[in-house]
Amino acid sequence: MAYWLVKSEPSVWSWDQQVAKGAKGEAWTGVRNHSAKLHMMAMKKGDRAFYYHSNEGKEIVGIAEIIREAYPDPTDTSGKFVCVDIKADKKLKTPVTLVAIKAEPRLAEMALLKYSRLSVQPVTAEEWKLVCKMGGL
DNA sequence: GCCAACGTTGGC
DNA sequence: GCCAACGTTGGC
Repeated sequence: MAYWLVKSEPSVWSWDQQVAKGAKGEAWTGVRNHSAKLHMMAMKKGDRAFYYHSNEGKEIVGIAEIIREAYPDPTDTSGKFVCVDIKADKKLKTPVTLVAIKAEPRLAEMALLKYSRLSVQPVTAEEWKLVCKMGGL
């Protein structure tokens, strides 16, 4: 299983809204970046993704599960981009803030720090374990 | 095909 | 609200 991180501005689409969708999940649309697209196309059903709130909060709040693999993004008229469906899995007991990630030397290589603008990113197994631990899981 | 200009994202 | 990083666009 692979691990990922997806970003969302809570004012646009928050973790709580994702939770409200339940097991049915929600299409993760609107990604218009080719690097992010490639990551989404590499996602497999059952993969997990950290759910990060950008701008507001600036913290990883929960874990989502990929429930449908990449398909054409219905909101993209050019037909070039894809989306996946994800559902909320677990909420972290303690959100892991950007500050905390920066303060942890073992997370210095995280894509979140190196490519801060990328909205869909891969996460290594080591990073995954550590962030889960920091989040109280 | 190069590169300057511009737009967008996101941390501060 | 500012600015750095980076992707995209468009002129040549």
